[in-house]
Amino acid sequence: MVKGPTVYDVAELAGVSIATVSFTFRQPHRVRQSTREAVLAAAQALNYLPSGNARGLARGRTGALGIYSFDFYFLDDPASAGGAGTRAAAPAGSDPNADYRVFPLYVDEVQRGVALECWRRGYTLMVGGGNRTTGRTAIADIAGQVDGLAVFPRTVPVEVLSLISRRIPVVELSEPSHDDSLHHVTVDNAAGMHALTTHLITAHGLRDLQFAAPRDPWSDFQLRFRGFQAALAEAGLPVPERPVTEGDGAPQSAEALAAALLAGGRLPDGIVCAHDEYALPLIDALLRRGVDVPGRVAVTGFDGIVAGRLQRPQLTTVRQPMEQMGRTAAAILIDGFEDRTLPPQSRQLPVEVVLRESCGCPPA
Amino acid sequence: MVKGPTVYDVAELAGVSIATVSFTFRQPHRVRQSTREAVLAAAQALNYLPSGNARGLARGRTGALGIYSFDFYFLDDPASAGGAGTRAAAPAGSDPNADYRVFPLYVDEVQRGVALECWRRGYTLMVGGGNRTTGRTAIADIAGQVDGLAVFPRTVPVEVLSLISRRIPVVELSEPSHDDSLHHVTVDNAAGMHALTTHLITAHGLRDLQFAAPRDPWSDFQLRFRGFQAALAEAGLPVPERPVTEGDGAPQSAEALAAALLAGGRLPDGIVCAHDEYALPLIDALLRRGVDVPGRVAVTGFDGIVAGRLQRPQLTTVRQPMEQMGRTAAAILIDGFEDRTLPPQSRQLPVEVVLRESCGCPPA
DNA sequence: GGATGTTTTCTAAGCGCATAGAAATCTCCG
DNA sequence: CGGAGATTTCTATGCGCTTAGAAAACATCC
Repeated sequence: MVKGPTVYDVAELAGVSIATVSFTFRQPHRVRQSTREAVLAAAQALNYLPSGNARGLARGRTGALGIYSFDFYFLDDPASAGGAGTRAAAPAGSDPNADYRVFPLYVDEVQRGVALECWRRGYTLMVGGGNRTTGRTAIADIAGQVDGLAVFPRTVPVEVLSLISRRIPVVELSEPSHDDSLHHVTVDNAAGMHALTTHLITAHGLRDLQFAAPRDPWSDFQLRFRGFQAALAEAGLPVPERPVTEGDGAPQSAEALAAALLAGGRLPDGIVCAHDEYALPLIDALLRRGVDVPGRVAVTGFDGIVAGRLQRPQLTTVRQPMEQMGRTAAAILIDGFEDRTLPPQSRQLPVEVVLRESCGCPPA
Repeated sequence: MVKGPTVYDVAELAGVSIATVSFTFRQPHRVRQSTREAVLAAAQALNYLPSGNARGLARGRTGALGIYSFDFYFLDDPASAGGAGTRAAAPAGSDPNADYRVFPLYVDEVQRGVALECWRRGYTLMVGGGNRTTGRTAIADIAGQVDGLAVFPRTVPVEVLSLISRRIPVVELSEPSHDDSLHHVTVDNAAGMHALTTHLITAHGLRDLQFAAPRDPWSDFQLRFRGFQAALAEAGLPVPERPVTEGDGAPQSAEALAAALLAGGRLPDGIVCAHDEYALPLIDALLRRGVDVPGRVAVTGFDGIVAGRLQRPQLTTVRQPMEQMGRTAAAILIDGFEDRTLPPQSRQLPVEVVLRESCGCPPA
């Protein structure tokens, strides 16, 4: 566990040069059978393990892709940090689905897609994320060790990304192309939300709809809002000028929104949420206040995360092809790395409306 | 995207030596403010991005942990491979929960724990898995690039692991210690299965129980079987000598098992499965044949994967603290790397019986 | 001003492997 | 047996960065 043997050691023991040792592993056909065996025997005897870093440095490639995620600070639970302790049992009466509210989320499923494609093509995947605690932005560390990088939007400043993209291909996940040097994989946010909204209007006869979203003007959310507006306009219904928000619009603020809507006596027929992570706690909050969902008010989401199926009522949503997005991203990166002349790709994938209970449809 | 600038370029532009450039990034306090700014400006101007490989090589550490998973061959779906295509819509009438049968599974949740702990401690995570298609065993590639390695049992020959463990700490997940040089993180398989079996006997009055497991004598499964046997023995009930199996015991063979049990007219009161992944398709198979679960026969699992909650009836199981296992593994690796004198750790975590519908308990 | 102590910067030597291109060895035939 | 050609092995260098230890620059004080 200290400092392993190197090619030099193996070469010496086998009585050959280091080049021959290297060839034995990289281009076996160029080495005579007998010497190959000798080298392998020596390697075996010494417990030789090649250094990936040295190889990567010498060859100019690493065989790994990277993915950079959000800062998980909101998931950090010092109590369950690795080490001796065991996580304390959940407090009695706590939501038994609580676990699934934090995993797997949207990013996890996309990441899985990337992992699968990496696996198919013989690459490994390096995972990292922002960390406001340690203060380190691992992005550069990762970028320096991979042949391609997938990033979720708004996790890394654009300048940094375009800097990195001069060295290795970079694909941005779920953000429309900014006409820059990055690759993009997106979904049809507007069309999906349009279809969902139209369903609420035509199938359930809802007239008074509101769109709930974080204040944060994430462009994906904006596009969804546009789709929402368009559907209302087409149906000749009044079109809200902006989403309703309370607090910062983070999932935790769904509670505040529910309270505000009830207090203001302006509860609509339906609340179309910018994403599932907001819809789920909102439903909780409404139910807790005695508001029937979907009886009194329908609530819908966007993304199609697992927790939406565990919710009661089950969440009506628009499902993104998350795994496929990840696979596509990885494929673009690998192709882009292997053929440096490829221009920036921008691929948009279709979404699918998933009708479940929370809009008034029958259970699945 | 071709070949980026190096420390040499930055040094030249800033009018200093490469050492100063390096210091500017690694030990800023050792560089005069003015020169530091000059270097940073030069780096900025050149779009300098440090090479992780070179750094890893020079420093003898990479700041990354690795995790090696199973071969995902059974998940490979050429149709959805990255690239132009989009996955075809699921065939009509297919199980709407099918997606959740493959993700997230046990390994995914453990891996997430590792990722979280890595994130906490400022490490990145490198993910890889066997791949019988490309034939490459990526294990050595990964091992050469990380400071510590977590592996799932039976994914890598023990010799290889102990070889690797001479260089970097290695922790084996969910396998009892073999008294070797590896670290281990396990759970109390026997106790968990014992508790579950006892529940079936005392709470539901079941007398005729069978244990269904893959033929593959994975030691975790064996320990669970022992717990099962012990519980029966203590209750004075007949103790099966071996698990029942049909085919190879893979999840797909649950169908065959159901058929065989029915054909043989030897359907027990309860079928205790070695893990959830087997219990779920078994329940499907039984229901499809008109057997009431849990009315006619109770079925239980082990692991506590997400799909068990989506199953109808919901699956009674023994939940492993998967995230915690991952965090613990990562913590061991990091500690072990930072202090090479630490002896092999072996940590066992408790499990929890989760009573749901498939054993006859009321829904959650 | 010069001696002494501190900072700051530089020189030089790796880290472990890959791979051109040269050198050595082997094969095959006339 | 000699030599052309093919095969195998070696020499030499570079990949980009870190970091001792030396050198230089600066600060302080008598």
